[in-house]
Amino acid sequence: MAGYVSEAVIKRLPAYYRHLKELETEGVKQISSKGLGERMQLTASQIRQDINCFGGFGRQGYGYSVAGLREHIGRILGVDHTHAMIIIGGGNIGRAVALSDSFPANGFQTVAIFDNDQEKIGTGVGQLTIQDVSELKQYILENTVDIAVLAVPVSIAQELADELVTCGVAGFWNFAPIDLKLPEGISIVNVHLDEGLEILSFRMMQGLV
Amino acid sequence: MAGYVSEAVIKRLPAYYRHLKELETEGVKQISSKGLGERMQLTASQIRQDINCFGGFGRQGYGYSVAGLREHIGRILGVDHTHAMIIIGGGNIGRAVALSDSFPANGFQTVAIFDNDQEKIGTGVGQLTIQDVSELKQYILENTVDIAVLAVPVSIAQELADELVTCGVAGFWNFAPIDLKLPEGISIVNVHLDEGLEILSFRMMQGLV
DNA sequence: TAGATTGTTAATCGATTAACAATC
DNA sequence: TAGATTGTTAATCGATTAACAATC
Repeated sequence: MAGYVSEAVIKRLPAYYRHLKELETEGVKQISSKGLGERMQLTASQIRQDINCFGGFGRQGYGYSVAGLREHIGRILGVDHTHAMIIIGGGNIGRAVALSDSFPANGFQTVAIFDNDQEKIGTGVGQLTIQDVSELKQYILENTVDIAVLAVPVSIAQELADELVTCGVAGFWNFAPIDLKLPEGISIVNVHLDEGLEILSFRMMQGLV
Repeated sequence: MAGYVSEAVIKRLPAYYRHLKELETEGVKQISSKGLGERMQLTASQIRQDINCFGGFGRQGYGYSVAGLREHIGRILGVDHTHAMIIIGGGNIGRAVALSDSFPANGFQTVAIFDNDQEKIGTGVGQLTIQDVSELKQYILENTVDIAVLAVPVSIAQELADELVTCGVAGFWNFAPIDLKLPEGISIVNVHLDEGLEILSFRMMQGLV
């Protein structure tokens, strides 16, 4: 149904999904592109264009079914099923991801966490126990792993990612400040928290001028 | 020196800064827009356009001084001075931010952390002790606070941000999955980790089609 | 000088917005 | 039916890329 979808549209999809979920819990059954646009600070035109990348789901003179559209976008995003995540790195970030309950609430379930630090291996993180990274390959062979969360130092991120790719991992959520080079067909989302702070700093400077 | 700078350019600035730092540690003294473009996967033309938003810093026939350009972009980003951050929320995210050493390494220093949970108040997070959120206003009056890190539930994020704005906080790093409405002149960067995971899920689905 | 590379203007490309016939 | 609102095409806007004179 969906042909080429631009990056700009993709980046807006999660916001659509979130607002539709909110509307649903507010008990709103139907919404027009105009109404949704006012809520999301987008033009009605843009909303219709975006939604129509995936086929017509509205009704003329009526608008969109909130529940129907939410479910539809959920399927497009792939959040209608669960994803098994393994975390590499038992530091602050790795632990925070493992302990958060907002990711499992959205279907992203952490199933294992690894580190190479003997001090950390064997210690508990929520329901999980940190495993030795030497057991990583074996684990992937024996279990379903959809996404690898890279919460490791820059120095080893690329090598580790390459190794995980050879083991068949096709999705990476990367917290290391590096642009990973991965083969065609491998999906990656970079978090780059540091860059967000720098952009914030820049905006604050601009405000002062 | 800088007039209007587009969002597209702003979002690339931290990557420029990072690559220039890397080049500097590699001992590279000079680089052309072509060379930097190959490294960053951008066109030479785009790099020259971007840099020239802030005034000419290159030399014809030579290129750019790595150290000079890094310093220049650092000043533009405002990372040539330190920023005092307070964290609201002593949960997983708040603690991870407080404990990370990569933020202070870039000049973003956490100076206090607050929570409203009596269980958490008084407990230590690295060098800091979690304070009662009721002391928040007083703290801001008596100390310099550049950035507030919102690591709180969605339900209280907007109200809290409004309050912080009245106390004079002008920069927000928001981890709550909500589009905060803040007055003109207040800078905000949203992290929205959940959305990143959803985009990753989407990309992985696309790959399978 | 000749070669390299910038800064900047022009051309292209893509994304957003506007307009409107179709229709619920 | 009349009003509302979609899906879609056309117009506009902005960002990226190409081209090239200036010059180190």
